[in-house]
Amino acid sequence: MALTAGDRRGRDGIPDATIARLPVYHRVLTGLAERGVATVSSDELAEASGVNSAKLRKDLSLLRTHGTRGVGYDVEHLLSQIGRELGLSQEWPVVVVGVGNLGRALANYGGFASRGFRLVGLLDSDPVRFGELVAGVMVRPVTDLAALAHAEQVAIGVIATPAVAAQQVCDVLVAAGVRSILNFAPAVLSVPDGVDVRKVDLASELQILAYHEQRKSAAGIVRTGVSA
Amino acid sequence: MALTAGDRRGRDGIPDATIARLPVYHRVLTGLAERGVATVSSDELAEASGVNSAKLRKDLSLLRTHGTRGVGYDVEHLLSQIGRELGLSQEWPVVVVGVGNLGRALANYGGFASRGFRLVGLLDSDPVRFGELVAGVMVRPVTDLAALAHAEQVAIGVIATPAVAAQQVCDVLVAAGVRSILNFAPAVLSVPDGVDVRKVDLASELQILAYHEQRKSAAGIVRTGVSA
DNA sequence: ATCTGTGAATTTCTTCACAGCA
DNA sequence: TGCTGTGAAGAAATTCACAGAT
Repeated sequence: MALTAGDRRGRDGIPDATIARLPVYHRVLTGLAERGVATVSSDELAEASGVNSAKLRKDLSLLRTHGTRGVGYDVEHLLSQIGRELGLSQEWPVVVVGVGNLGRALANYGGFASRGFRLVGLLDSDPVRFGELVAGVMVRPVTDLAALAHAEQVAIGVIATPAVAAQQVCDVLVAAGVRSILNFAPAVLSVPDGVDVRKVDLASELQILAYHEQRKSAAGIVRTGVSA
Repeated sequence: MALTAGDRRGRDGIPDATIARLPVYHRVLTGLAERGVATVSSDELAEASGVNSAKLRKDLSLLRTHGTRGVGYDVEHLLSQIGRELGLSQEWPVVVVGVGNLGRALANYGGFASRGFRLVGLLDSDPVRFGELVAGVMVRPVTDLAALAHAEQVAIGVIATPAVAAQQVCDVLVAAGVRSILNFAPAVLSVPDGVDVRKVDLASELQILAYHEQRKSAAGIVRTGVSA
């Protein structure tokens, strides 16, 4: 889990665990396509994605994909199927709230503009930053958030503010109709039903690593690692 | 998950899913302690942590904690038990490789220094950055990485480089004895057994949100959201 | 009366293992 | 023969529901 758990009905049947892996497959396939690879077997793709090949095949079968027995999967075709499933065929307007180092890093993140996401707003509460251009987008006062979110039909809001501001920003986003939120602030957000929140939490990740590190040191034991 | 799956033996029995939630409990409890709250019930703590209370109780019982029936848990005691379990009682030397906006954001991240983690190195491949002070730490050439990791007994390496450099940096970290890696680069890392990798992947998170967003738009349906 | 601790039921996810198509 | 697709088995995680402590 980056780490979001919650209840999630069967939808049309694609499990969360599978959805969470699709972006990885998509990225690996993109790399293969760029290198001109035409077909790939489940073993190869699974290896490159760091998963078990039976799991990969099961994941793909849930997308009603079809490989060719004895051959493998068509890279381009698989790419477009996964892309469509993930909703990458349309463009999602995104706002980033909080233009500190993290907000800047996110705004400048290449994969952002590249695939399906368009940064339509950068907001901050510090007047010093108003008007500044970051990744070609002008920083606006966070008080413009509601209007902007409505005007641009923002689908996804990214919270990169300090923890204390996070819930408040979240509330404004939700009130403005944003139903998908990516939260980088170390705070638990509460939202109404129908709103999805995913969190990215540096401190948690470090602490989880520290736990395992401690176990490793504890008894000079050789153990099996986790690969991501 | 954030998102790391892999095989993980029972250790002394604490499941991964539980470990991944401990940092959240720890953070919430820290907030309660600061506000002078002495005891907390499983319902309250679960609510504030965004989890089901039975799950919380089960998680805590795995730590051999003990609450008082009819009352709840002692906040301070629970904090120290979770902290100890997570290995926060000792200090973990951390290096960050890649001093772009993301690396800076990580270096300046408050929770870094505050709880159990000490930034002992910032490395980059761009000579322009050498010598620069970030969060009080001088940026050094990435070629110093191996020596530094050895000298400082680095436990955790954070990769905040572009994707193309990630595997190479990872290899150096591993060769230098680092067995816990937090990877922010959009790349699948391969590591030997005994090395833990956790990944934080912005593009994946956005794509997962896009998937759900698409489902929501598809059929104007009211559904249950995910809370983090 | 309240709230913990936990067996048992349930659901979700993973892995195995192999039938069957190319 | 090589590799996919999947039923069935297995493992892990979640949730229920309630006995029992305070």
